Amino acid sequence: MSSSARFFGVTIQNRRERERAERHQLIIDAARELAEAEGWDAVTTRRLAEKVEYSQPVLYSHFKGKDAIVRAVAVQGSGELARLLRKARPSRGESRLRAAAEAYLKFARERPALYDAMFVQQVDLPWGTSEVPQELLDAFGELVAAVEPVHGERDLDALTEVFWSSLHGIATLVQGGRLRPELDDLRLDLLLGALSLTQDEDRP
Amino acid sequence: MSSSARFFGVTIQNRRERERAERHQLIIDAARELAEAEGWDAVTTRRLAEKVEYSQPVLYSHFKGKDAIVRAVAVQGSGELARLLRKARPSRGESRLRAAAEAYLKFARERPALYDAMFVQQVDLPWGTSEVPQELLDAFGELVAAVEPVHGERDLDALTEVFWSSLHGIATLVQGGRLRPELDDLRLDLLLGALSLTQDEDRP
DNA sequence: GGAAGGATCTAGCACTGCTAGCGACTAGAG
DNA sequence: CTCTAGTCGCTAGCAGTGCTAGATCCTTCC
Repeated sequence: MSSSARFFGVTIQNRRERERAERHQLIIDAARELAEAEGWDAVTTRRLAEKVEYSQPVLYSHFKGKDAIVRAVAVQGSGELARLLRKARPSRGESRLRAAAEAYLKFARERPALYDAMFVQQVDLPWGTSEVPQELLDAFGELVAAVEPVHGERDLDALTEVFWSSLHGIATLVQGGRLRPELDDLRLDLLLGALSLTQDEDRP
Repeated sequence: MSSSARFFGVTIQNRRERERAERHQLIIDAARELAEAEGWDAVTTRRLAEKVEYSQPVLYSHFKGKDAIVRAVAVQGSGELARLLRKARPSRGESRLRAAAEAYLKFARERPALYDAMFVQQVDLPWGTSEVPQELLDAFGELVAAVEPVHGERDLDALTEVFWSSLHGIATLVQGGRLRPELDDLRLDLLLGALSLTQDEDRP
């Protein structure tokens, strides 16, 4: 009976934890949806609490603060970006670099709020020193793989950082309406051409 | 005498307007200083009012709202960037493209708050359709001039946008601690090499 | 059934951007 | 020199923000 009590106790505790985990995810999803629908300015703790049908303090039993919620959305978004990049296989005649670039820019264009949380907002994800979320490493790894075929004698990591920076710059400046939309295609052509065709330095 | 009254009237009015203009500039300077010292989060209307030694409503007699103040700072910052780019002449053996890139990144690194107001914050400067501030046009013009010597057969405007996007991406990702500092030099070398050496497409 | 414990909510704090309305000071007319 | 207009800046306040202390209810166990 004590074992039975313990058994039920454990299983009830499991249910509790499961429900907690579900609510945790519910909050993240609600924040993402709200941000995608109305922008991050509309994501206030009150509106978020209302959307998940709990009071605000419940949010703080799951996350340390609003920043932590945004960070959780960002991590999840990174996973999605990594997934999109992984399945972005080049169609025939297209380079892998181009396929990756187009997938990246498409993501930034179609999910601006998500992209914002990941790379623009000052929500410092651990990134450098501490524990970098695996999702982010995956996403960067996909970019490395896309650059690898064209890097030639050039440093792969550095060139990937250049590639990523250029894509990020284009994504954010386009988002801010700072670049001419009619140059979108040409701009990408020039970038890809510049990055891929340069490794013939050791010519006589 | 009526002419004398009018004369004094005008000159007093002039003094008033001059003092108003000075206070206008005082507010902009205070906002910039506060942002550079403690970041834009620290720039609240109350702290700003305290710094200029007026009450908050005075700010609103000069600017439509806080956004307008940030915008004014951004415009002034653009003028400064344009000035820096203009006088960034290449030392011997250095390309003009490199000189511009280094000046741009130096500005972003040393004046992060100013750079933020100009290109990161969502403070939508008119930019596309409406009246773009001359300062911004000047800054972009300097970039065009730096790209011009290397554009070859490629579209100058589009290539300049690529150049700018890459610099902007590097600037913001470095600022966020997302890129490896030890690759700083190599990264810039790769970018400049990629952008300048590619115009030998018409080879046999 | 009653006590212990945890989960959730109400109410509130200190702050934000922004504004209505009062009060003082200035400028001009008689 | 006095009195009136009008401008100018201030005090005080509103609605909203992120976040939290304390009360309250509800479950769980003996």
